[in-house]
Amino acid sequence: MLPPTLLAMTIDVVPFAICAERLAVLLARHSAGWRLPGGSIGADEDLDAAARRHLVEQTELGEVYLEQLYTFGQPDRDPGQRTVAVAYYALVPAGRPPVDALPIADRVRWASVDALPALTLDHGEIVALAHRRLAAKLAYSTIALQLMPERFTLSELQAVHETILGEPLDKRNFRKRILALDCIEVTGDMARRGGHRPARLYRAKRPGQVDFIK
Amino acid sequence: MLPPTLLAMTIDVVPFAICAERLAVLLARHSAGWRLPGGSIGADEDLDAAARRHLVEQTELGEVYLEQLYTFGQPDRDPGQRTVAVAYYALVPAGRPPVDALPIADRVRWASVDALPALTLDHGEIVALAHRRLAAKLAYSTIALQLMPERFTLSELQAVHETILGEPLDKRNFRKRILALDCIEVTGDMARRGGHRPARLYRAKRPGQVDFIK
DNA sequence: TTATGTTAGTGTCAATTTAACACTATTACA
DNA sequence: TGTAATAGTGTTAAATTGACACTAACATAA
Repeated sequence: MLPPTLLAMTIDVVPFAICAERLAVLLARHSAGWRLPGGSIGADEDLDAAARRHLVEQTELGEVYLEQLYTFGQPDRDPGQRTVAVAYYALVPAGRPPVDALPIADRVRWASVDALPALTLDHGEIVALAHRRLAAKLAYSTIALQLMPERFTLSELQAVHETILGEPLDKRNFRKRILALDCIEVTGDMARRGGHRPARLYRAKRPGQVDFIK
Repeated sequence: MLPPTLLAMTIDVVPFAICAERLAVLLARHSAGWRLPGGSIGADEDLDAAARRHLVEQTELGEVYLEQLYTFGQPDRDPGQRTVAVAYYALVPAGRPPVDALPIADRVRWASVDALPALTLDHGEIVALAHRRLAAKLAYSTIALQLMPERFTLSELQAVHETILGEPLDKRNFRKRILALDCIEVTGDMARRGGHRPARLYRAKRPGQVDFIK
């Protein structure tokens, strides 16, 4: 058997969050345009660790849900050097210190997935695949909780689902389903926002953990 | 941004087939033990193409369903050189020329997934993950057809499902479900094997294509 | 203080889907 | 001609899903 080939490898991360009722991706400035956060893999570094490191270094987003998505290796995906990219996606809870407030604010930017600027290489396809995967997982896991702040209302959780799926959901059926999953619990406090009836605040029963359904 | 790291990369393929009513993996001989088929990636070769090439070269299995599984990159997964492995799994239809008859017969061997010999590196975990993925896909795709010969009976298809899932299925419910999927059609011919009523032979309506359900 | 606007919260019923279940049909072979 | 073995077939109850509309609670403004 031949020795393994040495290939240029990178990590690319699709950091998702809900911004202004839209599914948004955090992009990093790149020469004239935009790219996904990411970069090289340390000689002795785990792939997951590299993804997390780049996220922290470039976006200051630590402690987020991270999952390997797919490995992109078409020889011509990078017109310069042939590069294999291991793609991840991350879910950033709402309510984290907004990027605008950070010193890196001029290097990154949240962009809605349905109004992305042109991205370098195949990063647009990577975002599209990540979006499909995320949408599919809503049906059989509690993954959406990873996009929520520590305490949230059921209406907010429903809005997140609707935003990702791109379609409205029935309020009563949604609540029935979520509560039956036994993945969230009431905090006892209420959210008083706006001139209307306050909503119960819930929290995840097992924060950070994604449960599979059925 | 730092330049991408050069890393040793390999492809590993889990070639699944049903052998003697068991889910089996085709292993390649490796020094004293066994490993998954696979190897290096050509400098200008697509990852999928590399997986297919290694499969053909080492096992003479061409024209099989192939799907990327996961990329394994723990720094210590190979005690020698640090190596990143892009894992694939392949589904080999029953009824292909049996490996035993090939000139490579002394270099490879089918082993049942529930009686695997010790495999090199983390190849055991790769097989386990591939098995879980395959089992999960039975629920929402027509992927099992990729393990069937060109013509097959419903009982044979059910046996394949049962073998992968490791649990018995109800005959009438199974047949109802499969036929409702509209993914197979009768050939008109009958399978006459053994001293009992012959079974209708079916074929895939869209061979090579995996449809998703619901 | 009262009316209005806005979102929160709740239950039923029909339709569909799922899961359990047993017998007859057809062949080879003894 | 009987026996062994697998093929093939429907019904029913239970569970799940999906559609659907009103009252509750608050802020604000008149």
